[in-house]
Amino acid sequence: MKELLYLKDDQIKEFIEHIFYAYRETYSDPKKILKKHSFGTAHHRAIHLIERNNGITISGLLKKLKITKQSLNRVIRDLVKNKTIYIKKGDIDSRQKQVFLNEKGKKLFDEIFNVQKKRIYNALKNSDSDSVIKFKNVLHKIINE
Amino acid sequence: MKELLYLKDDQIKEFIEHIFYAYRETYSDPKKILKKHSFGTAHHRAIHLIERNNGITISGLLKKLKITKQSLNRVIRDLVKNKTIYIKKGDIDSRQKQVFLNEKGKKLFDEIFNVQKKRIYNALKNSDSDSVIKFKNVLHKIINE
DNA sequence: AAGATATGTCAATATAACTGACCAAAAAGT
DNA sequence: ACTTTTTGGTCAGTTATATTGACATATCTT
Repeated sequence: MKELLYLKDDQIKEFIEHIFYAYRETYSDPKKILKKHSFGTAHHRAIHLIERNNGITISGLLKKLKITKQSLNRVIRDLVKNKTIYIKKGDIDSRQKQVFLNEKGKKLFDEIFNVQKKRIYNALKNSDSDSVIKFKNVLHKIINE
Repeated sequence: MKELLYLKDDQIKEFIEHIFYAYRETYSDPKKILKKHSFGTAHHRAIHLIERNNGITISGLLKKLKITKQSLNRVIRDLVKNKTIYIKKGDIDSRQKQVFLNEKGKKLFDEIFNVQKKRIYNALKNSDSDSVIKFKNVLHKIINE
């Protein structure tokens, strides 16, 4: 592996460490809010994806979350019981289930998002648009191998 | 909260989602290697920090990992038993323990790191140094609230 | 009608964390 | 010297999130 001058092992190690910190901090901010509803980070991730992909199917969630259907099912059951989300039979394929936030879920999402938003916003508010774009691009490349 | 033109809610939601994916992918790469030694991600994080901070104390690890001493202790015990790390009484304060990788641990770290490095390297190899610096800075700001 | 797909469910297990209580050794403060 | 604080370890029980494996049902595709 060829070494770029500006990309030493130490730098890469730091990135690996800081990606962990960024994830941990970003997702621990809303834990108090979630606890009020007896939800955890697993529920949070599902709520986030459902908000971002209204009407997403179970298999759609499974692909994004990369967990087993048994794990997802626990979360979905909790969220339905709590009336945070509701489920509709698929329009085209009635085997499928489409998942939506209802009013309670939308409110909870907003509450969660506002706490997380603060961290991201404060990090980026003094950055120029170029930094934001470049951060976004690098993050995207890390995800897509 | 004032909206910057280039920082809409959708963009922030995407960052929150992608930070999760970046963490998940970066830390799932070495899971097969870890499993060969019956270690998990908790052990990995400890090994990573010990490599980056040779001779770090238990309380030093606790601060960085933000877990309880009971949780850390399980990990440390496993790693010592496996001869991946060793522990020395603190030079100045003999209540403290200083943690080091031994040869086996160094080899394991290298093996883990090489897998993780590929992902980060591939993400950054076609980026200019400015992108790398800006990515680093934004990541840093996210961590420091 | 047969096979594939989408989803659900039962049961057992693993991993990584938690709370709370208590203990000992060593250092620091008086 | 005595007391308090700090550092670390440990016992016990619990919770959250995930896993594997097996099996069931409804619906779509061929």
